[in-house]
Amino acid sequence: MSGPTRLDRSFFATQADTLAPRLIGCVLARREPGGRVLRGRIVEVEAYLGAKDRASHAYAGRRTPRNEAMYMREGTLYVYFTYGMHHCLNVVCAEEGVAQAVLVRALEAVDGLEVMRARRARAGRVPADEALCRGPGNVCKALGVDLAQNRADLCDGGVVWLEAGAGGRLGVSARIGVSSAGAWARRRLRWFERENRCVSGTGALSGRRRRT
DNA sequence: GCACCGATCGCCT
DNA sequence: GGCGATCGGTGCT
Repeated sequence: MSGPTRLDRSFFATQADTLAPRLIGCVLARREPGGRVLRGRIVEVEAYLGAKDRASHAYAGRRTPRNEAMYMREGTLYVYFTYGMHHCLNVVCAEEGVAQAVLVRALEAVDGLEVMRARRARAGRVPADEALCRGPGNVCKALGVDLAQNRADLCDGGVVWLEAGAGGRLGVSARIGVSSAGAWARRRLRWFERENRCVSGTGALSGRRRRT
């Protein structure tokens, strides 16, 4: 049988709020320096709509070395460092010159759990499997993704890529941690797989709490 | 130059 | 449920 289908450039050539729900159920793969491949099913994402989106790093056309990846062609990886200690991983979409991206907030670990457990262990305590990649900072930590992978190509590169997959029932909500973004803070630009225990804390709650 | 604050996390109460 | 840790990016003085 054939291997997993790698998502190609055309998959990413669309608006962030269209791409985001389509990414639920797809698999994020990361090849380690040693050759081993780690995999996780995407279960939670957020769309960032660029220049018009007050919560986006590219709001009002901001363009700096830090967010340059957002302006690169669709299918580029955008990794940034925040809160002095966390990395966050985004999939750039739309088209070159248009700064839109989807933040990957949580994964359901599929391959390489031992490596993820080792990376996430703290003071001898290892998180439960469903918490290995729960939260954007933890996704990067578990996969060993940092600024070295910023601007990598997901379509042609061999380090990080995406594979096709199907998601379960979707939940939608406002994005997390963007309360100061005015009206944009209230827009429902976060998608997650309902009743999946790997969805991040706040998300799992609002997801379970939200009816229908 | 410098002050402010963030697309967070985990521990503490 | 609340808050401290911790530091680079950004924008203003």
